[in-house]
Amino acid sequence: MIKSKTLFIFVPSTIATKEMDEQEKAEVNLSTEEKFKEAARIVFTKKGYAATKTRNIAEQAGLNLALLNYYFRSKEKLFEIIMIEKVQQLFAFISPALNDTNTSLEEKIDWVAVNYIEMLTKNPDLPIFVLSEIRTNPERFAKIIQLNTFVLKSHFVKQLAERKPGINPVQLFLNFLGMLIFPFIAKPVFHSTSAMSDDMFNQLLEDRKTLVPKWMKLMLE
Amino acid sequence: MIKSKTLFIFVPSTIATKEMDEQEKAEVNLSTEEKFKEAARIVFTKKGYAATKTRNIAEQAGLNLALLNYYFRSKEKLFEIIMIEKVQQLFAFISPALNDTNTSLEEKIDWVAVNYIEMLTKNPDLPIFVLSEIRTNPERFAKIIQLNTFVLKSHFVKQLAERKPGINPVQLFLNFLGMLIFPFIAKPVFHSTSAMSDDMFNQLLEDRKTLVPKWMKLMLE
DNA sequence: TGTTGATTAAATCAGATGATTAAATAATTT
DNA sequence: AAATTATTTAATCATCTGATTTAATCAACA
Repeated sequence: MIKSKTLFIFVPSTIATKEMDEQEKAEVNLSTEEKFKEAARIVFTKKGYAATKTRNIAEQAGLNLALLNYYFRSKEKLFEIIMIEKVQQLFAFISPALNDTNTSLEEKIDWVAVNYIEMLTKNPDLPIFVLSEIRTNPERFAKIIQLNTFVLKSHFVKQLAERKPGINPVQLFLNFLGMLIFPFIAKPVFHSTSAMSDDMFNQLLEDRKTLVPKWMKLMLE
Repeated sequence: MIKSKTLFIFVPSTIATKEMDEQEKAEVNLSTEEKFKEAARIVFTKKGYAATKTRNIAEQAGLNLALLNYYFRSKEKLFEIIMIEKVQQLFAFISPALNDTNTSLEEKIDWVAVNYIEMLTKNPDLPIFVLSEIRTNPERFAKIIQLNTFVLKSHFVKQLAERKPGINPVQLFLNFLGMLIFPFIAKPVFHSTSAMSDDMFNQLLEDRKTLVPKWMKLMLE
């Protein structure tokens, strides 16, 4: 009954699924590993690493706690899998666009504003989750985030430097990211006070898709 | 030996301190309660509520765990004391300036930019700590943050609405706060990759004291 | 059909953690 | 001096939590 520990790592990721009613929920079709990961995404993102209990994840997955360790060996390992995904999602998402040498500064700004806001609208907890986990445990992420050097040296930043030689391009880059990301970080504040409804907030974001590019272009004049 | 539980609440906050060498560290002069609170500020802010152990706080305070519960009854209660302080610090700090009916929009912007950046430079973990604790546990803070309604209905926001009638003033308010706060939230990302030195970051912030007002005024034209 | 792997349920473990208590001592107050 | 309060040390509790194990069941499948 006892298996070599390394075996855990090679548990197959997919299970042959029988034909099923289209009616049945998509989740049912997920492999067990994927069910755990999906549950982990939800719980980790909502509560953060320290406040998340492995039992929470098992419940959320509708599966058994023993099986979680059978697949992932530890809470820590499962977390790292999710965290790498999330860091990628937050930073790598815009990286190709920012490094496209065939688009102008303005085109990059337009595209990123619209698409980043849309992505974040679907994943509103993503920024604060990633950023607060990095703060809590900066050492762990030194490895994961070489991306940033990449983003900071992107074609986009070079274009900013050319356009406004008198100003540190990182300043403008921070403004751009900040105007896109900050609303999602501040959201819980307004929301917890019911000072702003969901509808109002979504309208705000929708407007931002065109407003942020306008403001950025003002700063480039 | 057993005391009524309510007694804990009324433990005196100050202890008569004898004359001491000026040489002696300031901390030595602090009352025990204040030592615990100072330790709690440090540890909670750095690691967040869930990852903080009461033993960490006692160590940091150089005092013993039993005494922590003697003074504060529970981790939860101590946390709430610190959290209220921090929320105040983050939001109430700028509230008087934003509600001053004798200053122009531009004057408010200039003052807040400089002073908020200076305050945050001294408390760089403050924004992400407060915002991520609110996200983790929004219910708890519904009571604490009536401030926001206050800030959202500030004189500053009214002035924004007058100046740019075509645009939701919350948009501009978000930009303002975002440009001031976001660098502190993004800091760990750049920093953990050593993509940016402390000196570079501080210079960036120093420049921002004058740059942010310039950008804000562009958006108001 | 029998074998194998996937999954569950349940119990258990060890260590962490928030909290409490008791007894002794130091410091302050009255 | 006596009484009260503050603080320490140390032990102890109950619970939580990540992890492991065992035995039984279920599904696939050859």
